[in-house]
Amino acid sequence: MVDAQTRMYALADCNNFYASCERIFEPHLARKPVVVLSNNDGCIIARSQEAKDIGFKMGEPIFKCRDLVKQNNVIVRSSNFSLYGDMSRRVMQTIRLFSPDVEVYSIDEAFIKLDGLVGRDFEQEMRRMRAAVLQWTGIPISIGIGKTKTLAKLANHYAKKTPEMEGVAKIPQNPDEMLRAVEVGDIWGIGRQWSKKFRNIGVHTAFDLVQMEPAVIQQTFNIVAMKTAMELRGCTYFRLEQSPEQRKTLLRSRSFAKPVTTWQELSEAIASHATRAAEKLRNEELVASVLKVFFHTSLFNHQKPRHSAHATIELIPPTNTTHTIIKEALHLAEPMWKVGFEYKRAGVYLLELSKGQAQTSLFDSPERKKLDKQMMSVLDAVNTSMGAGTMHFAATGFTKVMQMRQLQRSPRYTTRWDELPQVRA
DNA sequence: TCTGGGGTCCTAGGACCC
DNA sequence: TCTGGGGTCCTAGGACCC
Repeated sequence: MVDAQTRMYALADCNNFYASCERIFEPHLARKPVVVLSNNDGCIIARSQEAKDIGFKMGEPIFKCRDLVKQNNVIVRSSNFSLYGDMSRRVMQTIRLFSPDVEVYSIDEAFIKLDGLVGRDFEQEMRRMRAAVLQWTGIPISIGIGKTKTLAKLANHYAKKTPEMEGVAKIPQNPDEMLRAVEVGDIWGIGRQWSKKFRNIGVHTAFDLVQMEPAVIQQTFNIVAMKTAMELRGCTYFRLEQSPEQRKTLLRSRSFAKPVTTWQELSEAIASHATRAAEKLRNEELVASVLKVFFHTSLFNHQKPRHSAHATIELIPPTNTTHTIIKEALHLAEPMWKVGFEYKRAGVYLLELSKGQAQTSLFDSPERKKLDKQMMSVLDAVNTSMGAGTMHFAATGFTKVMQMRQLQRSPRYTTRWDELPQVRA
């Protein structure tokens, strides 16, 4: 039995994950600056260490750094989530060989409870795990070890910043020195706004935060900030979540590659998002009770006329049927659409999700429901076996409005037979 | 010219009720 | 002039995460 005194968490985090994935099948990218772009090749969402050192910032629009790219021969890639998702799965599989208690926290991070390793040298075990992940997947990772998730995160940050740690750091018996080395804004749970506020009241490092009275933190910020500070003191507030809670909302949206000015294009985009959202619902065996539709013009261009529209409707009975959601979404959107605007983004948001069977309403005939269900099964089966979008509703259209601009995507090496890496003799 | 796409939780304040 | 008080529910907005 492991008591609270001896409990330990590790956080394993892939280094520059997307950039590292790009390098696996293209070793010549090693030691070169690499940046990966968001959908539509809009802004930078990942950078290799070399690109960070040059000064590329997270979230920066790529058109603003064309000069920097040219001057430094930076490799620019569109995002390739098929590849990243598959590499992530391989990394997580490897991690699970070292401990059964793993919470996959994001595509490139996992918390690990080290209960099973009590009595052994945690650091040594984690170094073994790190070596295995690197050897079997090609992805370099960093690992932090501490009594709470927040401390494990902090140790991980320290390991990344401090090359002498060689990728693994553990919170020492007396953590003061390490806490002083981490800025308040680099603590997990303390973002831009709060770190500004903390600095204004003289709190600059994790060490300073630990000195603060918890009640004062809660009063000045909120209960989450207080819990974060308590976790830094070694008190557990955030537990390992191995079986994720059922999701509460589901959003499908995207920016347009080119501005949209016609109802035809806008309606096709909304129908496509509705389709993707409904598929995801069925995939997770959920139904939605509330549907929200939105679209708006550019948030950045203040010269052109601006318009932001959104509307919500209750779905009675709750549903995950594609054509019902398309119909309701278009019904909501059409009266809001206005001629003369250049729309940049649209989306479909589903809320109040619940498990399983939709309730039957008074006006809902059982035959109709059965038919819908059968139709969705056929649709999903066809699209699963023959490729997404093989069979779709006419409302989603045949124009190219939903096509992403992805000029520099690498091949999907591990998930498409026709894109397998080739070895030439 | 060109600025991602998802999620969660908390709080304040208004509506409404008795 | 003075204009109750307390409770719940809901929503929008703001903070955070990746």
